[in-house]
Amino acid sequence: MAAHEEKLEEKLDEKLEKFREFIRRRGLKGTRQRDDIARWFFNHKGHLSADRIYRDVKKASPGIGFSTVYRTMKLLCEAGLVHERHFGEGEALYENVAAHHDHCICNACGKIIEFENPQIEALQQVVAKEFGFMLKSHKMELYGLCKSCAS
Amino acid sequence: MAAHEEKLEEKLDEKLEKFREFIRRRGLKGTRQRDDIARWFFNHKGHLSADRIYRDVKKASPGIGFSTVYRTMKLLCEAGLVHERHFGEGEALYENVAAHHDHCICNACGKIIEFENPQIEALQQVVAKEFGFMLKSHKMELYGLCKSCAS
DNA sequence: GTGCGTGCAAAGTATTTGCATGATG
DNA sequence: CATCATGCAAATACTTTGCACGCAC
Repeated sequence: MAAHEEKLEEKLDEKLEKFREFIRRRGLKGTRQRDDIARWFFNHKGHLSADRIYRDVKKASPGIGFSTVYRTMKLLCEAGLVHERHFGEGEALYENVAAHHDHCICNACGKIIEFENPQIEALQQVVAKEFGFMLKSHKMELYGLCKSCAS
Repeated sequence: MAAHEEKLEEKLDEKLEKFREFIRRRGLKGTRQRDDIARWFFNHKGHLSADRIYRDVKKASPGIGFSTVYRTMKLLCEAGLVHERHFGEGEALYENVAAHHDHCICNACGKIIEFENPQIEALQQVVAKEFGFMLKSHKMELYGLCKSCAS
């Protein structure tokens, strides 16, 4: 097994354990479905819709229901392991929490580029301070055409 | 009539005229409903939901239907006179296009503060350039607690 | 065993669309 | 008078909820 795969594997188990701990702490119950959804999700990068998660997890775990996907994703968000995103007006997309970042979204092909910019983050704090606003989180999305679509 | 009211009135007529011109140019038809919705909307500041618009316009113009509100708001957006916003996950909010600005949204009371920051805008261009991304528009929302809710 | 979790179907939101009728250019 | 617009109801897309049954603790 290559080094980076080993690392991914570790990360997966670590996250899964965090989720299980969260469940325990809340006095909830561990179930096969919760594990299946969480494990599948932790293994996938990117911005994934409830429908995509449902269809994929269903392959390995046929009896699964849509509601369980939504309910589990909500738990994962509350556990701080997943972010729910709402780009544009469509459905919610879920994303593994990693380092904080913002998004560039291509209007033509839908491609999503992640970035972070500490200078912008610092300026956001400045803006918030101006209004006596206690900043908790933010959303920044740049819309336009990606390299391939622009040319 | 005070000077600022006169100015608002002018602005209203100017916008209404722009909308009518847009309608004409598209080969569409001017109707009482389109005028009623547009006039009501141009007279209101802030971030307004389709439902709010519907209920308020209905008072003056009883027969109006929900679909007409949605259809007209879409036209106003296409005419470049109105912006459709999607904060969080709820319904769309419509806003008169004025100078460009971004938003601070209070998680507790829902208050929306508008701001603009040229330095951030400049940095967004820098970020976009890094990815060969042709920036068309952006969305920046700061979430947290407003002055009153934080104290 | 008790209570939480599940899948299903039904309900709930927010928005869009088909259609017969009515108004506009 | 041909078209486009309207209002209504039904359809849609996404998400949540009620309920009877089953499984985890």
